[in-house]
Amino acid sequence: MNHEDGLSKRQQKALQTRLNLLNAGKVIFLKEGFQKATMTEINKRANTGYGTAYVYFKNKDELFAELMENIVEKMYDVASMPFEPTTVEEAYSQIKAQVRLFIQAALDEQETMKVIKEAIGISEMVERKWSQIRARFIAEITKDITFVQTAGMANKDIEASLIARGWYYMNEQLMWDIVLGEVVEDLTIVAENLALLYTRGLYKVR
Amino acid sequence: MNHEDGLSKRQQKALQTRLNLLNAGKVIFLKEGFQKATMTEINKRANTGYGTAYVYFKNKDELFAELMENIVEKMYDVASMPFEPTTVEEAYSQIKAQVRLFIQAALDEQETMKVIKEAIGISEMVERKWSQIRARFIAEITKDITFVQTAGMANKDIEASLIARGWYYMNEQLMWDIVLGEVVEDLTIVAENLALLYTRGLYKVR
DNA sequence: TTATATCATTGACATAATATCAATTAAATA
DNA sequence: TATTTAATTGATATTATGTCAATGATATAA
Repeated sequence: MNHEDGLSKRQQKALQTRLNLLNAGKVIFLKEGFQKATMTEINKRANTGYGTAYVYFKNKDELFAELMENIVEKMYDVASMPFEPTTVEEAYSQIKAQVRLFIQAALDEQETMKVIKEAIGISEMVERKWSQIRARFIAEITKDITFVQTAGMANKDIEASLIARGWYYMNEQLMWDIVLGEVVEDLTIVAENLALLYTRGLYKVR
Repeated sequence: MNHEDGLSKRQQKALQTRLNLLNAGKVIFLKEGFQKATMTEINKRANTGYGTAYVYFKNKDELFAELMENIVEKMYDVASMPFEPTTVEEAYSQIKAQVRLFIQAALDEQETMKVIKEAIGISEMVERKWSQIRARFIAEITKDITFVQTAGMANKDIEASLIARGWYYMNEQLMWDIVLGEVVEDLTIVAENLALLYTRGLYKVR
């Protein structure tokens, strides 16, 4: 029989079971990391039989990938921020702000990000998901570079897509270092330094 | 009884067994990748009983780590190349050459590098080994930056260690992309673009 | 209301890999 | 030749995964 929300009692229960598994997954992944977390433990915590998790998720990877969705969305938001500066100074300050935002977004979910970092190395599926984020950022940055080149603000003897890639990697890796606590510098300092190198280069003369 | 080379027949045989295992490992790792390669298969190829590999190597990671040694050495060589330019132009061309060399070193062992990339994500031990290479590069680059800053060639408002890190990551990730065939641009073009951004920055004005 | 069909859940099972270790085999020494 | 020492082995315990036939619970039809 159908209820107000269009879901039968059976469907509601199933949905709840799925949710329980996701919640349990979150706890277990955060506690154990991706590798050490087992389906047995997740099912135990969700009060479901061993086989149940496999009804809702093809495997551990898929369960985890679903838990990543929130963060993936946030990253896409950051990637698609507008960038149309009219002066070099404006470009610099916008870039600095975006670097900060990118790293801050990761820090907002620091513990989950640590597990994601681990999972990228282990799970094909997670790796693919992260690659998509990466590709999106690189595409956006390429667009931004082409824009400032067309506007005459930037050097045209540079291959936009290549530099976009390099610049993104610089940001991503620094982000991981900060998330993992391997770089302790203040976020503002990091953003400033990266933005400076990017807009102006390391050397003095042209 | 001891022989001319100071090794008993027994020791020689043991050494040969070890070598057989390493050779078999190389073949199997290249064929299967790190994850899919099994100790069973490696022992089979080496014509040794299953337990034998564990006599010589604590586990799969350690066997692989030993196979990495060659490449690790080569990378250290690249990392410790001298850098003492006297002009900005000289700095640029030296940097460009070093980027090229770094990526070329990886391409010289492309297939092994692919497996290493995979193994970094999976094995703690391999990850640690690669981190050491990374740390070494970053330390060297930091030194180089400090040198050109002291020599008055480079801007002093930049934190050497931070920029060294960012610059290294840009190089490393591009290297992986090229090794994995995800970036197909000519090596010379890549080196030029990276070196240009690094020495001069993306934007025109100061 | 009862019978039947459908869907959710279960846990035992097959599979596949790891690392260990007591037993075996081969070499060195007495 | 006998004894000790070292190298090798493969059966075994362990630990995870993913599957599936059986069971239990809910929905639908008679």
